[in-house]
Amino acid sequence: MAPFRSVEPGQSFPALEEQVLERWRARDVFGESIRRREGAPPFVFYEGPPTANGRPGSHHVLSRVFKDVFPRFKTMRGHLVHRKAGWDCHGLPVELEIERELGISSKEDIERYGVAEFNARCRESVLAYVEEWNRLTERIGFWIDTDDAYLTMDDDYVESVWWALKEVWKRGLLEEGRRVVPYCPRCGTALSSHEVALGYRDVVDPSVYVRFPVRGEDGVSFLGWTTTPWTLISNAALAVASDVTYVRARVGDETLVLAEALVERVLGEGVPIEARMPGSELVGQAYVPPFPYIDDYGPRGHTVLEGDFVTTDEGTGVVHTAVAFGEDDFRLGERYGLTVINPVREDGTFDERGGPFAGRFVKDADPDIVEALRESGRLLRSERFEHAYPHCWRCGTPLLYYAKASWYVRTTAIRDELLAANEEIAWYPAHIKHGRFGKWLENNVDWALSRERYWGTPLPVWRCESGDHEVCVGSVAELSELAGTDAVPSDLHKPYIDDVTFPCPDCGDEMRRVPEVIDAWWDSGSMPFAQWHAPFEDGDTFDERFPADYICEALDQTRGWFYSLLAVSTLLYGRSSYRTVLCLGLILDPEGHKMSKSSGNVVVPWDVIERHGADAFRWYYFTSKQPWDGYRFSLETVGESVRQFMLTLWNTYSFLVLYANAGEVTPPALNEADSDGFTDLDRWALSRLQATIELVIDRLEDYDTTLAGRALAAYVDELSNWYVRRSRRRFWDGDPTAFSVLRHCLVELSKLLAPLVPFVADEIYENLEASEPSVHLCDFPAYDPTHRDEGLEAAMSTVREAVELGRAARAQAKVKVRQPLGEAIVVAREGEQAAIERLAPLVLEELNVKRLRFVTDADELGEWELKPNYRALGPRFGKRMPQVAAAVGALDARSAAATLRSGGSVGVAVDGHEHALGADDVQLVLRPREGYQLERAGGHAVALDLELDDALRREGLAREVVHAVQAARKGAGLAVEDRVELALSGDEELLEAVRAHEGYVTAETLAVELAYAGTGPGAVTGHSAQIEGREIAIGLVRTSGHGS
RNA sequence: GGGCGAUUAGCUCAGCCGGUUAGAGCGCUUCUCUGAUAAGGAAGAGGUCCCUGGUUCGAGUCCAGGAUCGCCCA
Repeated sequence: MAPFRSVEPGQSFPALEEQVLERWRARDVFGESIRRREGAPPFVFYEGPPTANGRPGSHHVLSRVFKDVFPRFKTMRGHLVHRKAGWDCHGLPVELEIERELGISSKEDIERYGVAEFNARCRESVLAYVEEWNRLTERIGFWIDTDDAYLTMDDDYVESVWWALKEVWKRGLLEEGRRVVPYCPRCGTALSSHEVALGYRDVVDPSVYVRFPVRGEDGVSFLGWTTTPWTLISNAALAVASDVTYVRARVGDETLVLAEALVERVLGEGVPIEARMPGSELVGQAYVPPFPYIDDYGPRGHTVLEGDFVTTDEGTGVVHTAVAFGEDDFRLGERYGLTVINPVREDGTFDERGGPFAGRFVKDADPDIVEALRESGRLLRSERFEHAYPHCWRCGTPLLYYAKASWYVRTTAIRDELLAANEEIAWYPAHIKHGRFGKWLENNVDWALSRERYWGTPLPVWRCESGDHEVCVGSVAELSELAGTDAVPSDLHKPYIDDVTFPCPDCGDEMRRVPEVIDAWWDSGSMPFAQWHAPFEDGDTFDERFPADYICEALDQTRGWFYSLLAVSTLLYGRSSYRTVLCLGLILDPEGHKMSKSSGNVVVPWDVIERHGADAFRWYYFTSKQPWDGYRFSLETVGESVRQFMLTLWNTYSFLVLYANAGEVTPPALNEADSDGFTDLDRWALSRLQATIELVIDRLEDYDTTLAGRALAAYVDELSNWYVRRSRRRFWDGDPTAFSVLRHCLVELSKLLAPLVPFVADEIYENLEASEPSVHLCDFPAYDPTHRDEGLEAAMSTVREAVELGRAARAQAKVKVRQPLGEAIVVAREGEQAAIERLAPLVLEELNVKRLRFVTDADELGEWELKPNYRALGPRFGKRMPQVAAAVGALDARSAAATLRSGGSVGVAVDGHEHALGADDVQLVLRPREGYQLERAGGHAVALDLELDDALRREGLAREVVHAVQAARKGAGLAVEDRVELALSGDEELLEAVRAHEGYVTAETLAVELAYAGTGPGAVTGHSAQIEGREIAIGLVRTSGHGS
């Protein structure tokens, strides 16, 4: 009976993976992998929730496979790794999708449509693609519990978020404030700074230089500059820097006041300067604003003020200030008591205070405003200015900066704690910690928390009508207490929650909830506790699983989830909620551009999976490069990883199964195998396995799949192209030890590979071992130094080098490997010679030579040259290196080489002092003599004796015949184990060669009979071949019996 | 304008603490091996290691300045 299920050499990996998935389902392998670790030390993973209102793309596959690989590894290493899925449900993107579906585009439309119905549609849509996400998640082998996913829109989740907000509120860190915020006039809501960060685009705006005539001084104007002409309607003051030097510059018949440093850039060269003065002297002067529509800014309105933000980097050094539309402007206004007047409506159009521009969208009004300035003579110059300007990250509308009332979490109050918490986080790559993320934390601004929208966690703040009292509600129970149990709706979202009112405990007036919902980033940042509905239930679970040992998302989450997680947990617990974070790069197309739907360059993950399979997809992401550098990605690049790695692995495995089945060899477990029967090659394969285990564990513990994967690929290559290649004879002969070793190596390899390529690893394990229901229930291999033999590894490496040189020499001489040669002459040091002698049979077979002859003195092949070993001598001699190099070059190479080879040292004179150099201080390089067929690498060389006698020639011909017969067997479609009757006829010299090596020929070709009679009757096939111009005819008949 | 990262063969990427002759894979040309392989092997073509300075006996590697690309911030 065949010991193993037979293996298809041309197996389709995608099809195989489907079968493996089926097996995992049937055996509930994922569930079992967790159950088996009950009570084991936990390794905590947090899932950053995606939003499932769109189809998953290749970049999602990237983060999901990296989320998968380390939990799998840690599970096999003995940890309990719970993996709870989650979905981010709230937020503007969801609302926008519904607006699109409904064909509406404003808040009024939504109100008209009905908030209850609108939110109901959001609730549905947010899970519209969950099914596809789950299907993809399973298909790529991302093990995560999707059945028990947390949803940020669940009432339990919302309640936990409320609890967190109340904690913050109790500390006085949640408050309403009026600040200038980035505001999207289309979406009708303010954006947080991390949302703003998502939407910068290069745009061309007008750049205008405007005269602000000084009151009471004809012909003299302050020269201001702005790229937002529409804010000139609201000009309230000018700001200057008190310590900057300003000038009165004469231009034509007028005088302009601006910073001296900018005169040349703005007005050109050679402009006459009438006077110089510090900015402080300008403060207090009154001027005429560009437009007359608004003039009640208070006593300091339309005068020059001192502003610490004024620089001479750009513009004129005289800064136009519109109190409502810029952060600096607003602060200046607060300082000098300017009235805040905002003539722009929430939809971005001027109200009636905008004069002739009333009703127009501010950005659209820019050209006409510039024109009006030109007509009134206020415009000095108008240019176009290209710069990055923030746009709404979802709808693309240019953002406006408004002074607005908005709710803030005062994260600036805990900046130092944030920085301290960051110190405890291990970042991959490391530079993010003090670079991108650390700098972001240092420049922390308060978190603009509220959104004047509909679909989100309602901000749980109730206020009485006077606005004098407010209460933040931290739980459903608290709300019931305040408003009565019946009053609490079954759905905590708008609009229902807004119906909940209660009398103010302080003044008795009715309290109503403020209208806002909160930033969805706060939701996701709350997942460490909210996913368990902590602290209301499952507080123990939370305690056990906080903080996370590992999280992983793409780089764009630096200011997203990475920040919101850190901020929320630092506010609540004073520490980070994650210990290690892996930060992935972006997916680019082959040209290095970001993949996006609009560019049409996206690679759909399903295409990759159908063509190459999930393992190949994973392998590509894990090993092709450091994952944070970004990927230049295409279907083809994944295909390469299949060819190079997956196929080599599969072929090695299929080789084992093929010959084990053919020979009906059931390989004994390694520890039951006869270890005395191990060959050096066996010991080498086992030693290299241990080396690989050691390295892979080290790398994966350091979150490095790249080097772990590359080490595994190197081992697979060694196993296939050296161990198996050099051991084929033993497999054909059914040597159980060889089978045992190879099986052991493949089984251990399957465990090492399991976290990375879980499908193929499981398939190999299932067929070769199967003592567990899945490889994923095994322990990760432990490093076992008793199977390590580093001396043997070094020797083998020397041997492989010698073989390479010999092969190169053959190729140079154009002598086929099939033709045996008498002798290979090897130049080697003593240690190398010992290594090669120990493993001589490998070299003899691989090079197809009869003998090895070693020469240490290379005289007959070439001559030695001595070169200094800079690495060794550099630190010793420093500046004197050139002299040392010269002295080494001047040595008599031959005698020095002999001395060094025998362990002695040679002396060189430098600066009149004698210095002894040992063997490690110089390199011996062989310079080949003309006319020898010699390949060398450093001090190593192999030459071949090309002389052929009749015996060698006959043997070469016999091998040619075998080769021809094998081709004929293959051509006839025979299985490798089929026995044949063989008939040969043709050229007499060929037949002579066969007769001389009859045993060899019949053994190689599995011929039970050999006749020299041509193609007899009943021959399965008749082939003929040409060997060195001679004809041979080959007849084959498959015999019944063995192998059928 | 500031921060972070990148720049090495036609393509995708290695290159540790600085060591003198910069590598691999893919692709290309030629040859070869095969009783597992879609594979393997050999040779060849293909490089101003982005540029300019500096430090050093010695720089792809370290430092400074610049260029280009990407991301982020303003």
